[in-house]
Amino acid sequence: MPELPEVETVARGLRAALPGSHILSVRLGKTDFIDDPSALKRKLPGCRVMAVRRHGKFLLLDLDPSDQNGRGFSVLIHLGMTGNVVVTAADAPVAPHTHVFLALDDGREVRYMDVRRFGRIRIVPDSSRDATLTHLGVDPLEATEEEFLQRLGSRRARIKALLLDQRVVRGMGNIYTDESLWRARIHPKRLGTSLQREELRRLFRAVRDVLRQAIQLRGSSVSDYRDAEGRRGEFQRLHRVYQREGKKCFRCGATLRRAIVAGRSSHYCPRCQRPPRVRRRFSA
DNA sequence: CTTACGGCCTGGGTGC
DNA sequence: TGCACCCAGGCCGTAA
Repeated sequence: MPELPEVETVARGLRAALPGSHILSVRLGKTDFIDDPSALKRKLPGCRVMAVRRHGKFLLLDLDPSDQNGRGFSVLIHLGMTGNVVVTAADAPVAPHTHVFLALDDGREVRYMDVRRFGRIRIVPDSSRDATLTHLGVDPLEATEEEFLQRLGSRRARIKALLLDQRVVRGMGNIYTDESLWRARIHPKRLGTSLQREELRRLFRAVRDVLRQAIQLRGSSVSDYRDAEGRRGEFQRLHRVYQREGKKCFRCGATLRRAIVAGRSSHYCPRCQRPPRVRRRFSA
């Protein structure tokens, strides 16, 4: 499940491998996750990769056409749950579930694989004006503390839902929200507006520490995630709550629990992360 | 407007 | 050996 650290790891791998290369041709397998498959085949050949960027959990390949009159554009990629992008020799064995092949002019190939095809690929003419991207919230590693406090502390939704909402903060998924909330000692069901300033500051620090450390370790390899060089991430070794239901809290020794919050499996320590008072429902 | 929730997409892993 | 079921992220429709 690629979240910000995994996508950043992929982006760094591609950034070291792709800029300057030309795309010769496009070959496609299953295409139901591609917005306009024929546009990919039509527009990519001849293009040069200018840059690779990450926006939240999105990857962007900025391309320039060889045609002098053509305008640059970007390929927007979301890895979904099981997507990955690698660069290999064109004659390397093809992994199962590989659905996009971009042949480069130097004998290499960019490949997109995605077991469940929850990922998405789309061409965007102008990434700075694309609604998908402009509607995203702040990058937690770029936001100031004040921005972060303002965005999360002013909303009445559960803090878990707010952290997962890409329009509030971009890049967090289930693993890193649970890990951050544990480190900040905040229960996932707490409402944004109920958080004290000090708690929000702890959360800001926890989010940044967790994400930075995870990027350093090239993400978490929970199932089969690999970086561009095929290496596993190592951050799963530092998970404190994620998928540790029934085990002991590293901080206080209590038994960790799992509950559905914001429709997602949420892992937390019932002692370190105090639940909010039961919410009352009024009917009259 | 804001929040909550169920359903949909897909298929590997799990448990019976 | 088979198979029903669970679950994941994003998105959408609906309801309060």
